[in-house]
Amino acid sequence: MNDSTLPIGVKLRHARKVKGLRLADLAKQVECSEGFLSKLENDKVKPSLQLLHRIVGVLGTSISALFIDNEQAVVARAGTRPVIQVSAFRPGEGVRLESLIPNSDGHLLYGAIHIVSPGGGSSGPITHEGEEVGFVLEGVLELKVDGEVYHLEQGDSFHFFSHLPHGYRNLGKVVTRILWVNTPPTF
Amino acid sequence: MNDSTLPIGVKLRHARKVKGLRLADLAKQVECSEGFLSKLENDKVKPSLQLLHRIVGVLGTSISALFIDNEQAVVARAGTRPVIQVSAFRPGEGVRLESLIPNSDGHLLYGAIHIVSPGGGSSGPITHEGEEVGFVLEGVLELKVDGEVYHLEQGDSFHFFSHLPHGYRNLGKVVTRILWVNTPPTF
DNA sequence: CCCGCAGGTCAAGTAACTTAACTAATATGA
DNA sequence: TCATATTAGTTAAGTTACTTGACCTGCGGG
Repeated sequence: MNDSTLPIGVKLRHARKVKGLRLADLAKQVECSEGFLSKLENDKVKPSLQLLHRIVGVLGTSISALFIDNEQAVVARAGTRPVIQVSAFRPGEGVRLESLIPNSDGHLLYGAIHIVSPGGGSSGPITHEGEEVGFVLEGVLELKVDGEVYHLEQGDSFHFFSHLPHGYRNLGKVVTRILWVNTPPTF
Repeated sequence: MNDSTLPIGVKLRHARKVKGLRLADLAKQVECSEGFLSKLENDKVKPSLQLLHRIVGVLGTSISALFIDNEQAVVARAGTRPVIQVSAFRPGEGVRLESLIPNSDGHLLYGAIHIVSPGGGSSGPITHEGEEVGFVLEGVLELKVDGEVYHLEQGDSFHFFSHLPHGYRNLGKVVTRILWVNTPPTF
């Protein structure tokens, strides 16, 4: 559909948002100025390789990941979707994300398959703007929304507003896969 | 499934966000101060009925909607979800919808499982605002988006902007089930 | 009549980003 | 060799959008 890669600023911003960092936080951690990061994320400036390396280090991504062509295909085949180790940038244990929508820039939707190993789950309850819907593809899931605990099995689905504190864990003995869609991706 | 209704501030904020308004915009339209709206959305203040009435008017909702307990079921169990015969409102043959989100009022998301019998599919290409993501739970699917034809199998996913003309058919010999989420359901 | 409170306004405060103006270090070229 | 240009940043002021606190105003009760 679209043959060009995204500007790296967009990817960097996305990576930062996923980590829940503000520009000021990131600036402090990578030891550079907030203003520079802002310009970087808006592609008004090119960083040195050294600085970029520190940034991607803190963000848990890699320089090469910033340059791969994550083109906007309509269809993503099973097995060929990019898998993200979540523990790298969200402190949940044993969760991988298989992204259905390559990048979330300019999108209203974000979709991914959460692959949760036994005992794994999201870390502390998170709350943000938006809305979520999900479907358990396989395995079992303990979902906690607004203090209430739900036990889901294969084929069950859920839906809630993201401002309710929520989190999940896999209490089963096998991997759980959840198809999870939320909006908006702009945190 | 929680017994209390959300604070009305939260609902008001949600309604405003859905309309894409800033506090300042809303304040102007309902002719009150921005600060008051902020406090209102943070439940630090109680509005008069007159003012509230103007607000919900602009937001396209109603006062009663702010008070009904619209905590919908967070979880829908496999097999217990309402199934809709699509031919009733979309002239596709042999498609049923199993709705994941009970009603679409006030939601940004709509989600359903499309159950397509062999030979069935959507009728002529449709186009509207929004964005869609889907995942083939079982069976095969011929998806046409913007003139391009894709053949999907179990586990494949797709994603596109709804303004591109799109349609689908089940060319296989068994039922196809697709988990389909789109936004926004209204507009 | 004065009290006190519900229902606001207004303007200052704040959070998070953006931008303009400047600088230091390196590179280029006459 | 020096003027100058470019690169890779910094600092602080500006902007946007929301929040907060101080104040105001009309109205019912004692």
